[in-house]
This record gives sequence, C-alpha cells and structure tokens, in this order.
Amino acid sequence: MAGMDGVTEETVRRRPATLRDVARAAGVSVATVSKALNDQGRMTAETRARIREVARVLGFRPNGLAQSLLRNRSFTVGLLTNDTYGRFSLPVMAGISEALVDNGVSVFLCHVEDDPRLGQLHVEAMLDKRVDGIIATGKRIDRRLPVDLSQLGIPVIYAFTEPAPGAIAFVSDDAGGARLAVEHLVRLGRRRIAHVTGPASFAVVHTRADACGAALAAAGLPAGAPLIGTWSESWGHAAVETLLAGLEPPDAVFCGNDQIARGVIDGLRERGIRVPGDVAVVGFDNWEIMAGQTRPPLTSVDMNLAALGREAGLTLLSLVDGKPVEPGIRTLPCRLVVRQSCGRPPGG
Amino acid sequence: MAGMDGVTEETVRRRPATLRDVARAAGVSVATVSKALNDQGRMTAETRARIREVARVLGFRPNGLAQSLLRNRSFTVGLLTNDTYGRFSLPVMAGISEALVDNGVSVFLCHVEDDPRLGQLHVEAMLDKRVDGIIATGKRIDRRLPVDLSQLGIPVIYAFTEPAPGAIAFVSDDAGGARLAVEHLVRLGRRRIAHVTGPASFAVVHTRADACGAALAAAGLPAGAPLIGTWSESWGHAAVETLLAGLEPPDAVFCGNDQIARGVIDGLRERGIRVPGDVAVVGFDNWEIMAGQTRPPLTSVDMNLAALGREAGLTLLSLVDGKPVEPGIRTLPCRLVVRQSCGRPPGG
DNA sequence: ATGAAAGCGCTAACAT
DNA sequence: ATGTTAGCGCTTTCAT
Repeated sequence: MAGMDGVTEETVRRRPATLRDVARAAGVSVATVSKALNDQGRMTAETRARIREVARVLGFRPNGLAQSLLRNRSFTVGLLTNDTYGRFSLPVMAGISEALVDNGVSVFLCHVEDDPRLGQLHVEAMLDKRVDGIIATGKRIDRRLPVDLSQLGIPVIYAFTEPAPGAIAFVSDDAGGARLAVEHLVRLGRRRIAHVTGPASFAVVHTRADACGAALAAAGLPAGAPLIGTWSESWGHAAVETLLAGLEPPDAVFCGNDQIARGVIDGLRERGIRVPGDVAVVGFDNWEIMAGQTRPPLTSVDMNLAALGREAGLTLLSLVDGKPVEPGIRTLPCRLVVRQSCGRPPGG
Repeated sequence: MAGMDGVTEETVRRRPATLRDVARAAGVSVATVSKALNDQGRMTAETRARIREVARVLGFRPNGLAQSLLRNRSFTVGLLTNDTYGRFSLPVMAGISEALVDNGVSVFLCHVEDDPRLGQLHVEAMLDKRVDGIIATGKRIDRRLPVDLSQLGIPVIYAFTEPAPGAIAFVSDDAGGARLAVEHLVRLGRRRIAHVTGPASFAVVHTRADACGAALAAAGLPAGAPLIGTWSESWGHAAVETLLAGLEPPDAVFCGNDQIARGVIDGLRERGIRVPGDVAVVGFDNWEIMAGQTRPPLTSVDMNLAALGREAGLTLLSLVDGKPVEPGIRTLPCRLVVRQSCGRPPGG
C-alpha cells in the first residue's frame, strides 16, 4: 500500500505522533492531513481514507494544547468549591461533569476551603491554563467563596453558593421543597405539624420555615414557631422533649435536614412513640446514606443537586459560545422522595 | 517615564495582554520581555524592572497553553474515580489537590462510574489535553476502574483502588488498623472481643478479620469467627442478637465500619446494655459525620486517606520529572481516633 | 545588553 | 485536489 511502508501497529513510539509524522508516512502535506482528519477541504475519498488509516495506525491524537492555542478555547472549565467533604457540592459536580464530558470539556476541581490565599492560587492557576469559564459552588447558598470572580474576563456561573451581584446563579427552590413536604403530610391526614430545623444564621432555615408556615396556613392548620437548633442528630434527639411537652403533641414533624430527622425518630422511639404510626417524619436533603438507613427509611426532600449542576454546566457552555444569557438567580424545583417514615409507602 | 506612554491601570482590555503587547508598550523585543520576566539572560536591572512594571500594569499573565506546548508539560494531571459520592475518594482527592496546587499543577476530576465507555471518554479527553500524568482512585482496593491505564505512555499512580500489575500504588494498612483497634481494646482490659464486619466479597473484610484474630491470639485471648454481613447499620443492629446469644457475651466489639458500629451501639442500647460501660465498640473509617454523631461518639480507625492522596500526588510529580520510582504497592499506616465508645476517653 | 529568528503542533486563507 | 504560508503566544539559540 503506497505511503504506508514500514508502518505497522507494532511501531511503538514514546513521543506521540504529530501531524507531521502522519503527513510524512502518508506522503502528503500537513495541511492535507489536517483537512482529511477534520472532514474539511476537498480531496479524493481514497486519499482521505488512506490518511485516516495512517493516522489510526500511528495512533495519532491531535495535541489539544496546540488546538487550544489556535482557537483560543481550551475545552476546559474550573470548578471552585469550599465543600471539601462534599455533601452538597459533590452531586453538583457530578451533574456538571456529566453535562460537560459529552462536549469534550474537562473540569478542573479546586478545593479552596475558606482560604482567600488558596482561592487566589487556584484561580490564577486556572486563568494561566486559559479555562473557558468557571463554576463556583459551595455548601450553602448564603456564603461567598473566599475569592472574587467578578472581574476575571471569563464567564462565571454560581451553583449552590452565593453569587456576585448581577451574576448568573442556580439554586434549589427551598421554599418549594418545604411546601412539598408539608403538603405531603397534610394529604396524609396529619394535622399538628411541627418544624425542627437548623441555626437561624442559615438563610435556608428562614426560607423553609416561612414556606412551612405558609403551607400550613393555606391548609388551615396551626403553625407553631419552628424549633431552631443545629444541623445535628443530637439536636433532633433533644428537640423531641420540647415537641412532647405541649398539651397537643404533633402528629408529624418536618425536619430541616436528614440528620435532625434521624435524631427525632430515635428520640420518639425511645419514648415508645411509633413512626409513622403516631408521628410522621419528613427530612430534607435526601442524603441517601442517612435517609435510607434510618429506621424506618426516611421520606425526604431532594434538592436535585445533580440537575442543578447539569444546568449550570450547560449554561456555562452557552456563555462560552457567546450566546447571551439573562443574568439573575434561577431556582430549580425540589422533589419529594417518599420512603416509609410517613406511612402509606409507595405501594400503599 | 520612557516606554510607558499611555499605559495606565485603567487600560482595561478584553483580550488578555500578550508578550507582544508588553514588548510594544515597553519599547523592547518579545525576547527581552520573556527574559526579563523569567529572570534569564543579562540586561540592566533598570530595564528588567521597567519591563516588569509594564507587564504588571498591563495585567500580563503568560499563556499556559503556549508554555505547555513548548515545554511539553502541561502542569495538569487527571484524577480518575468511580466513587461518585466520594466517601473514600474525596479525602484522597483533597490530599492530592493539596500536594499539587503548590506546584502549580491543576487536577482534572473525572467520574467514570463503572462505565467503560465513560472511562475511555475521560481518558481520551485527558490525553488530548496532554495531562502530565494520571491518578486512579476508587471506593475499594480490590476492584479495578473500568478502563486500562497501563499503556498510556504517561505516568499513572493508583491510590485506594486496585492497581495494574507492576504499577505504583498506595493503599492503607488495613491489617495494621485492625491491630490498632484490638490492641486498644485489650489495653483497656477487654477480654471477649467480637468482630462484626462486611461482606466476604471484600478483600478488606478478610485482611481486617485475620489481623483481628492474630492480635487476639497474640494477647492470649479467644477469637471467635467474625460475623460477616453487609456494610450497613441494619446489619450491625441485627448482629447484636447473635452477639448476645452465646454463653459468654462479648465485652467489646470491633466493627468493620462506622455504620455497622452505629447499628451495634443502637442494638445494645435497646437491650439496656451500656456502651462503653458493659461493652466497648470500635469502628473503622472514622467517617466524621457518622462517628462524631453516634451516642456515645465512636472511637474509630482512620485510614489517613488525605495523607495517602498527598503521597500519591507527590510521587506522580517525581515520575513526571523523570525521577525513577520503584514500582509496587506502598502501604500507609492507619491511626486510631479515640472518642468515647471504649471508655477512658483522652482525658481519663 | 538586546534583538532576530526558529519552532512547539496545529488550522485556515490563499495559492497552484 | 493538494500544497504553501502565516500565525496562535511563548522560549531559546544565536547574532549583533
């Protein structure tokens, strides 16, 4: 076969084959090889096929660095997070990664903790590598990352972290999630629904508590003050005492997260109160490993973080492609994952 | 000031400044700018300072793509994992990232699940981007990632996942960890020490059980057969029944992970058995959110995964720099984190 | 002490 | 139908 003399699969090279290697082996110019491989220009089908074959045999892969330099586009984005052990940011990341990998985009993961120096370091490293854009994420939506991303000259998207003013951001619809939980309990016939949640310093605590109250009011049910504590199991456990102190103890508890819910369930059980028989419990976060292992398995609000990440990733791509995107905060719906802590499980 | 006419901080450009922009503004050649900025070549200190100043004012940052193309080194590595919700791989990642960021190296995070197609896709994307090396990690040390990394032509390191034959790998010393746990219990005067652990399909189950048995034998204590189950809380809970069925119930339980330990503790409490008063319990993994929230807080074996990641990262850098590294599996020590589930807490 | 020129691997406009 | 040329932004001889 002309132009393929001595070229075999066994020809193992240390240095990866370049366009020039292919051109030489195929007896054509580099430009022709480039066109053949990129389906551009005109040439006989036979030539194109032959060049392709030579490239394949040589194991040619285009050098992305060279392509990026030329196109001014690196097919690379940065993901900044301060959530090292990733309860929240990891599902977001998974969604981003999923959305981007099919477009040939790779993601730099950067843990910045809450350290401005570390944030700066990572951002500069990414800028030097000419990332096409940056996504910022975190563990709560009312705290900024320790680094200013608003003047970088490249597109930036915020997902599950507090955005800079006028930026594009994606957050979960916490109010909607709370409504989902309460409406589920109401539908199941519960009438005295309490709310045990985390510290008042978290914006979501108020968002969810307010929505909870509103949903109860809409259903014509009484809404007591939410029980404010910490995001911990031990708080949930301790809160049970307060819950049972009143004249009319609740027949349902909507909890600010799954750990609190778990503590509540444990506390109830220790007092011989059945879940869901006597009291129904709903959690928030749908943290699989917690919600699934609770006895009984916990019905919980899922924030759809992976979907949120996917949207963020796709939107960043639009931005990179120069498409206009309206700034502002987009709120994505939650969903309720029904298990057995409220009675009437899926089959019932 | 000569050569700085019209150059001010306010000169905001969309297109990032290039070496040529700096050269023009400073009235010198690109070569001189390059040398000035890289502390190379000879020139008057005054020239060097002036060029530096111009570069600073223009906000010049060298284009890493161009540098990488030239140096054949991208200061970029890939991290492959199949542990999407990262109990194990996330601490490893944090260690890797920490070790590399100070060297100006950024990390591509690639979730490959257990999908060979996805693995291939990510690996090819990374190869095209000319990563300097790849680190493979996962959720257990006896399963391979769904993609072959042995013929890539770039350095590869395995951390907490099964390595290819003859590769370089880092794993935790599970046997040592089990020994640590048992010796701690023995030291505290416990004499009938049971072992409740996960499925026999996991290599670590045998490693830890064998080491547990050996440590008991070494202490002259009886070693019953380990109780094999699943890695779940519910299994730990269920195992309590078996534990208490014998004539001589245990005064300590070493558990294969923290979730099992938690189930065991719950089961014991429900039967009115005190922890640590009557029975001491040790977990494995030191999963903070689980071990810290157990009542009482759980003493647990920590695999030092972040340290493992750091070693893996640094070793990869050595490899990239062409330094020779002995192939083989390196085992890194575990440590015991003492809380209150065995009595005699730190202060006691 | 400084600059001109070549080249990393690739693509695209412009020949032929 | 294919090749020549220029150039992305940078570093590095080699001249001057």
